[in-house]
Amino acid sequence: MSQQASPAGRERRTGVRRGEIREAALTLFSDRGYHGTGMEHIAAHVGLSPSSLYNHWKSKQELLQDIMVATMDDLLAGFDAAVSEMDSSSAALSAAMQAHVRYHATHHRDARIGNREIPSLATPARDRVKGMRHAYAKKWEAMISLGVAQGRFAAVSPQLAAYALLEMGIGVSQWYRPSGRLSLDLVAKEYGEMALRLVGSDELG
Amino acid sequence: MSQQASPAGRERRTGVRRGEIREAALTLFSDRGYHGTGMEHIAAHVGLSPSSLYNHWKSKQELLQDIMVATMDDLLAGFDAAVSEMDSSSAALSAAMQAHVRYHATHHRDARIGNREIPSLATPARDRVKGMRHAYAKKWEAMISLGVAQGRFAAVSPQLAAYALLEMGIGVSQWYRPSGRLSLDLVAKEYGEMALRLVGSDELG
DNA sequence: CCTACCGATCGGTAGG
DNA sequence: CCTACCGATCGGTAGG
Repeated sequence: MSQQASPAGRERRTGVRRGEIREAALTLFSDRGYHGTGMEHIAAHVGLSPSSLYNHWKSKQELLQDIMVATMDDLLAGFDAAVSEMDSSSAALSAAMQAHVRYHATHHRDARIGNREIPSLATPARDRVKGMRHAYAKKWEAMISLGVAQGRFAAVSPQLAAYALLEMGIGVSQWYRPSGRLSLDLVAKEYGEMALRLVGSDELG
Repeated sequence: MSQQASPAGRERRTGVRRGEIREAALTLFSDRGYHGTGMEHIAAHVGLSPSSLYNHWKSKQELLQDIMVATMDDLLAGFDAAVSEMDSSSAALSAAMQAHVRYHATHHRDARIGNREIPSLATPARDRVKGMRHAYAKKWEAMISLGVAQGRFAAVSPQLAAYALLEMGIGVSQWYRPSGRLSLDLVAKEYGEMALRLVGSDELG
């Protein structure tokens, strides 16, 4: 039994280390930028020598790609989960905005990296992430277009409204902190209402 | 006469070079980030050797500070110019939004740098720029608070509305290009209307 | 997981 | 404005 548990234990420890390194990269890339962060900084953050990082991650670039792809995966999945089973355009838009804001409030490091480091990605990962961002924006645009087509929204340009809503939610990652004066519930609710007003929804809140 | 014109001519040439170097830094810092840009890149962009840059700028950091302070100066002055002589909260908000959007559409390099490179600033410049950004946000918040106090806006939280409006306008710098499908006039007008709807203004457009 | 080390590149200076 | 060069730091590898 202990012979079988040993490799599993070693693998689990390696997985933990891999996660710890990723966590440190998340904090440091967010604070100092990808090019402003050295593998030495990350190593010091987790108490390893720089060269040991390469036992867990292939390169600094791989860390960045893992972070940025996972961020877009989460946002895309979060959108689909939020709007499913919503039976009106207003309910869907409000739910999507609240999910968008909640993600950016609770993952501000991921979001900062995602929004700043696209040029730091090597190809083909850069094109992949740009494609995912485009797909995310298109989901919003289609949702708003539907509301306009149904006569529920007054928005003149679904594309500009989508850009505006996405960007204002992203901004939450720059100032929201759990220790702050405003609760996440309140911020999400308020942004949901601002979103409905921005598109001229006939159903507010 | 030529003896007097000579130093003036030399000074003017130096001023031109200084501007050319700043222009190259604007493009490169925006595209690759401050830490991702080397003095060699900037030098190659203007056809000089890296060491020659130091005849025109004290350091790479001085270039960054000049760009970021000038950006905030322009935004603060643009706000004051836009809202002066506006006789209603709605007119003021619309004018401020249009000025904000126009700046971000026409100065996308400056805006990208301004929004990404705050951690790259050395103290005390970082605190100075952060102070200017705070002052800019406070101007918006005060403007919205006034509209709420007058019963012209429905906004529940002037602070959140200000953050949301600032951020959605900043986003324009990430996609707007003069060669694109949408004219600047149309984009500015549309964002002005979205701003009025977002705060629940009783006077739209 | 470490020590030792690689070549490349960094921002900036000396000196002319 | 250039050549030549500084010490520091970079991401990553060899070898154990």
